Amino acid sequence: MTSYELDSQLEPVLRQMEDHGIKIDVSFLSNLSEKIGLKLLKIESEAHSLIGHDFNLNSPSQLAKILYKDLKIDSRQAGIKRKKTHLSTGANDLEKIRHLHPIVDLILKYREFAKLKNTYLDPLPKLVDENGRLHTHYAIDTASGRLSSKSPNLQNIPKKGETGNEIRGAFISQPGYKLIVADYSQIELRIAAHFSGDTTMIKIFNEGKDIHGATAEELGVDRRTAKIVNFGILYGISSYGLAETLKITPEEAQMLIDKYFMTFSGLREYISKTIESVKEQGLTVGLLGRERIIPEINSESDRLRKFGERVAVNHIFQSSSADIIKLAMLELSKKLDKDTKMLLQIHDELVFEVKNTSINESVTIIREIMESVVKLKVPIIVNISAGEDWSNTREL
DNA sequence: TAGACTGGCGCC
DNA sequence: AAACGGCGCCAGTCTA
Repeated sequence: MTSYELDSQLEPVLRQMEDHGIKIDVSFLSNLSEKIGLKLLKIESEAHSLIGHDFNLNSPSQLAKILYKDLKIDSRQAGIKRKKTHLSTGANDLEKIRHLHPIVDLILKYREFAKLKNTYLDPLPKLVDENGRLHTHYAIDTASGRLSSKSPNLQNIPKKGETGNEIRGAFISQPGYKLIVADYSQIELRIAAHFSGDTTMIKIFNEGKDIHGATAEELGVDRRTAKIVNFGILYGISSYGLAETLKITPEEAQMLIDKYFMTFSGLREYISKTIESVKEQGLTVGLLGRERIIPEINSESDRLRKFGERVAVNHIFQSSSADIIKLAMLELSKKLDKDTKMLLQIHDELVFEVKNTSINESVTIIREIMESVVKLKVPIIVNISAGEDWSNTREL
């Protein structure tokens, strides 16, 4: 099946998911919004008195002036990024100067809660239907072949942090049903192992090991660092990007990358061959032949050309992953019974609402189809859990 | 007052 | 000038 045929056949499945919608606990979100609102007012007045005058905490330009002019924080020494109109006040940069003035932590706290209130707590309750259910709209026109979700976007519901977790917990099943969450384990790295044929990577997956832990051992770093490096590989790694994320120097980042590719030399070979072929063909293709045209790949500009190279690498993994889960969704739509509704897709995860009496049969079908819809050189593993809300599910 | 742009950030 | 891939949505700011 081509990616075009796949997308066409998936359309009616997506429309059904949109129509079902997912139930949310409206009064819980409204109550939480009030609490967070009070917290924001407190932080705001603290911030104003700390600086000595009122200002708009939501305005990056006002914050930049306060931090780097009024308070004279040395942006060069701290390694603060330049944006088009002023110096950066993004969270990653604020982390670098949080020890220099107490206002920085207040800004970070304010940002966290304001984001959750403005993007989720306040808008979502207004969007439910008469049954308390929320309906997204899936689009299928992304560069990578992934789905996107909008109005509201249900692919970026919070997960991290106490409040974030509470918001996710407001997504619930109707009485007599449970939510089933099925997510692919490290699918893009498995695809990388498959396409590259890298023997070390294949061995790690075939032995059922934790890929980030195994990478950590190979590199002699902690698991968190290894995980960031692994994601960097999928994104088309650069020493600058990795350095920025890990808060190390580009030189140190480059050493990590070199060490990584010493260990996974098959992957290094695969990536460089891919880039060579993209330079000739002007495009890359994923598992089902989904194309991405990459005009930047032969650009005179170093920056653009490097960008093209990263996109070329990333597209193979991202589009293949997108096609695998789409194939599974199509197959599942044919095999699941009326007591099991597919509600959400979040790139490598599916959320179902299943009648309590049907859970065992459905979980068996879901696992079987998701894990076997394509055959790779490494096993495809799906983790499945169930619960009455999206935050507190138990592994099955 | 509406739309475009910018910085920022939620998710994978 | 950025600064590691893919999205969508928010508030502030600028402009017509």
